[in-house]
Amino acid sequence: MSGQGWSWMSEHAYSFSAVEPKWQAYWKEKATFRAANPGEAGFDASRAKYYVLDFFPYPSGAGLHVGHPEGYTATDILARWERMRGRNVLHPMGWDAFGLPAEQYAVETNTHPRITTERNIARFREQLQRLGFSYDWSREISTTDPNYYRWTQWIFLQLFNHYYDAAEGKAMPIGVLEQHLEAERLVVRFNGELVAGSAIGFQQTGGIEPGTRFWHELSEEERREVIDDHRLAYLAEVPVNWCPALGTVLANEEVTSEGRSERGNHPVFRRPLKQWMLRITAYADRLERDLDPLDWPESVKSMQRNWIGRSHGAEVVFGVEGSDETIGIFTTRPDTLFGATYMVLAPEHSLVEQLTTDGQREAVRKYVAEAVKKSELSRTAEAKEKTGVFTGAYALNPVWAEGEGRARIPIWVADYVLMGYGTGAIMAVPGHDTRDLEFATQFGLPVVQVVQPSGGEEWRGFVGDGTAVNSPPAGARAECELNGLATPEAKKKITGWLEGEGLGRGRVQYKLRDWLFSRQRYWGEPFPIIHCGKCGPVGVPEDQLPVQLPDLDNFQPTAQADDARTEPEPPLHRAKDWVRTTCPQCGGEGRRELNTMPNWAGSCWYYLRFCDPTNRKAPVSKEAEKYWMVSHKRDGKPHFGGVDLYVGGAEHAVLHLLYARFWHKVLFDLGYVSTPEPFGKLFNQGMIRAFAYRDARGVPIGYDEIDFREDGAYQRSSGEKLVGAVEKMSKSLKNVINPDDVVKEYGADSLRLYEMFMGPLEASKPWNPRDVPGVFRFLQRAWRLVVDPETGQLSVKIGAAGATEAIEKALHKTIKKVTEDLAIMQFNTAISAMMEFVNEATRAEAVRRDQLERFLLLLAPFAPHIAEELWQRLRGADWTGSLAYEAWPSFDAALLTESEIEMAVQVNGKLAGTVRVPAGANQELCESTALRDAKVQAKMAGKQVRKVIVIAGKIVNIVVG
RNA sequence: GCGCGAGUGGCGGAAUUGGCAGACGCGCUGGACUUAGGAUCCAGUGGGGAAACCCGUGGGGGUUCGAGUCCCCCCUCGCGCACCA
Repeated sequence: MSGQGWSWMSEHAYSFSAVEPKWQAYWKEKATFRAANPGEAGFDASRAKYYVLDFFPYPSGAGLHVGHPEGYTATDILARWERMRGRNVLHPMGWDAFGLPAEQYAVETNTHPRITTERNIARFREQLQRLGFSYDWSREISTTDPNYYRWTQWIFLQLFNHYYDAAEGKAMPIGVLEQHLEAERLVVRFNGELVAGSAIGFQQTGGIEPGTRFWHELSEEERREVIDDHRLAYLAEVPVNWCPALGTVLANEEVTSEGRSERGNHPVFRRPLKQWMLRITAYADRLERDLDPLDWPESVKSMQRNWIGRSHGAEVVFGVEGSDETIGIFTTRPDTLFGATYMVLAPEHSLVEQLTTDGQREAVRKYVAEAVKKSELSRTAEAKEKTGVFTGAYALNPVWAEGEGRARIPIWVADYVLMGYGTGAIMAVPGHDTRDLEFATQFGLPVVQVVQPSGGEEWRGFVGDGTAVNSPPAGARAECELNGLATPEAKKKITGWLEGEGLGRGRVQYKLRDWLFSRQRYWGEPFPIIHCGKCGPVGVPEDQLPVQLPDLDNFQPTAQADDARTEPEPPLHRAKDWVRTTCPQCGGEGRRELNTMPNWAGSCWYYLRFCDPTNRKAPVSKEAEKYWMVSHKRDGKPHFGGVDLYVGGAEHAVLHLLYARFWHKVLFDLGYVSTPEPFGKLFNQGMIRAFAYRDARGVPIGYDEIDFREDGAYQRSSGEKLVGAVEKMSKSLKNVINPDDVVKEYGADSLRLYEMFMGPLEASKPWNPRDVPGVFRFLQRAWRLVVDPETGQLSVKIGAAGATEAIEKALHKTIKKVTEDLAIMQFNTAISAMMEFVNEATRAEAVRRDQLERFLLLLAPFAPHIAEELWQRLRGADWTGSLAYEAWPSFDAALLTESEIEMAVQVNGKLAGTVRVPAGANQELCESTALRDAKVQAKMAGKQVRKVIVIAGKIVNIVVG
């Protein structure tokens, strides 16, 4: 079946294949959806703005998937609707086109990724345009365009040139930090941390904390290191999954549980490598706090909170027996300090080597070597059994009085303690921590009780709040007593005591780690960084941006022997002439950074670029940013974030949205953007799934090999009955629906309508090909309402003699419903309301032209092509152009009130019948009318009325007995 | 294990602050128009029953005149996190 092929059909019937290309060409030619910027011709500053944005796609080789148009249709409907309501609408589209698939394809076929990327973009653009989305295509951007990524690099330089000032609570120029250090308002602690100079030397112990260094004591190089270590973009040695055979670093997900690469099954080594990091942890607090006012799905907010993982506790310093060393630990339960019976260091902890006694050295060395080799994934995935080894050393718990034997606890090494969280060391309280208890049980370590559960539960393994006991036990001497205190009070008391003694401090700890920002890849943004032997990493001057990605003819990573010690050589090392350059600072020899940025980089700020996509002087002009990004809620109050509505799948709930928020906050601190948040309202569309059919062996069978009969699906070749189940669409399950096919068979308007009609936008729902004709038929009926399919003239019903009041009433009801549903994004029920109207109008003998006109305006955002066509035909000589900016119809509430209403009558809570009463009927009238009803009387026959509940206009319930 | 969300006809899904469960669409049944129909139009369609009626929103309890909706317990499915001290 195809739109053109119905020979039986009248030539004047609804033909999407004629209508849709016509209007797409019209919109393009007239630039109907071009949005003017402030200062441009045609810009109307008196209109409020509406910025509605889709998660821009990665243009894959496979083309559009039916999942894409789901969100895109929703945003398009709203964009069209808001235009009709008089707002200036910013509705752009672009491409997140750097990334691995294009590069892998390049490696396999030796095609330049730029070529494949351009090809894929062209295909995507064509497919999207065929769906009639009202994007302002003049704003199209691609993250791979040097005119775009020059500003991605520019933002990176801002990160490089700023630090997070803890006192100010915001990013400040790195020069300010230098001034603070010079003036010794800040000094460097032994661990590199910066603290206020005034705090040093005033501690009750007198004297300066050992290891404290002042700016004037530092060499040139040391000073540079201190500065570099505090930039928002900095280089650090971090453990990565290094696969020498593939010549690249792998993400955790790309490593198997056996510690081998998923692709090729090569060995992967955990090793420290110098990588670019972004200091997102400095913003952890603000990223968490600012979630509250956002109009986002709670699930996404909670996932982000979870990811940031803020927890309150204390840092406590333990001594080491027979040594000057101390071990700092982080705990959320300082109230259980008396229950610490041993201590655990992460295998990577810097003190492991030093503390281990000769007798234990061999065992520890072996254990650490094993643990370090394992990937993080395999270390956490095999959580079944705890492993560890004793170092031979003992720690001293600071809460006990001097000479108290219980202060001495053994120090173990175990990989259940992670180096990446807290200090990489813990005090183990097996009495009240599940993991510690498991470990203690396994290795026969003592377990003591220090918390009494309030509900009389078993204390062993109790991790909740209770009352402190044995803290210290009777007869023992301790520096601080907690017995009898409720857990929160005990925490407070011990933390205060630790602070007073200089043995610890209250601390907020985050699970969030700094963002690993380097990739050993080709197809990404080059870093605007030059490495100089003398000056270290130096930023490329702004006027030399963009640092263009050099062309290569070989994208293959350099494969090495399976040797962990080989240095990675990203593909860019082959661009020898590009790599060698001069240091912008000293003019000496410099080498360009060989890594590229991860593909999250470009998507971190594209929403800003859409506001001003061709600006050559700045990522976005102040004016454009202020107009498009400063939002107001419906009640007029300023919105916390700029984009009015951001729609996409839930798969980016954490990373993309967190990274973009982070960049936005930095730009906010620097004064480049006006709002603290980028996206005021976020909406996640649900996943569209589809039936997948399998034969008896479980082999997936494609739709084109299936014979769909009344009683089920059968394989055509074998006649075997197949089992179907709704599953995620995937190539391997052979259940992928191609939107092109749907468009070919039913048209873009039907595809749009069907995707919106399937169910709530946020719900995951199955695609059912049999349901598509339903919405198609609706459009056909709408067509026949306007056009006589026999003659091609306007329907004879239009303007015919006959009453049209009922239609008018139905129309107002429809306007109300559609308007209200659009406001809350309930597209499915809005469509069913329009279907009801069309059904009623189809049945009517006469309908007025203005009534159909108003209906078409309602339909236009959903099915814009057919609406434009019918609008043109209906207006005839009055037609002046597209309906895209016609005013949205209004409804008269007075018309909606019925003069008489039907009310349900219940007897003992069960429906007994219905009665009709005048609209404003009072309780008495409702009651008497109900009691008089014959059916109702029959129900209550012979029984006494005990009580009558009347909700005027809704229901009467008669209680009898 | 922890967190979040969801269970309503043969199917997708509707149901204001608790107030006529099943809107709308698919499918199905019957009819009309037709050389024809996988088109269109009309009527019907939660289950049981000839009917009167009875039963029905995952299961069990509760609150209420009245519960898909509120409370408690349980089951199933989906998603996220998962040794974070």
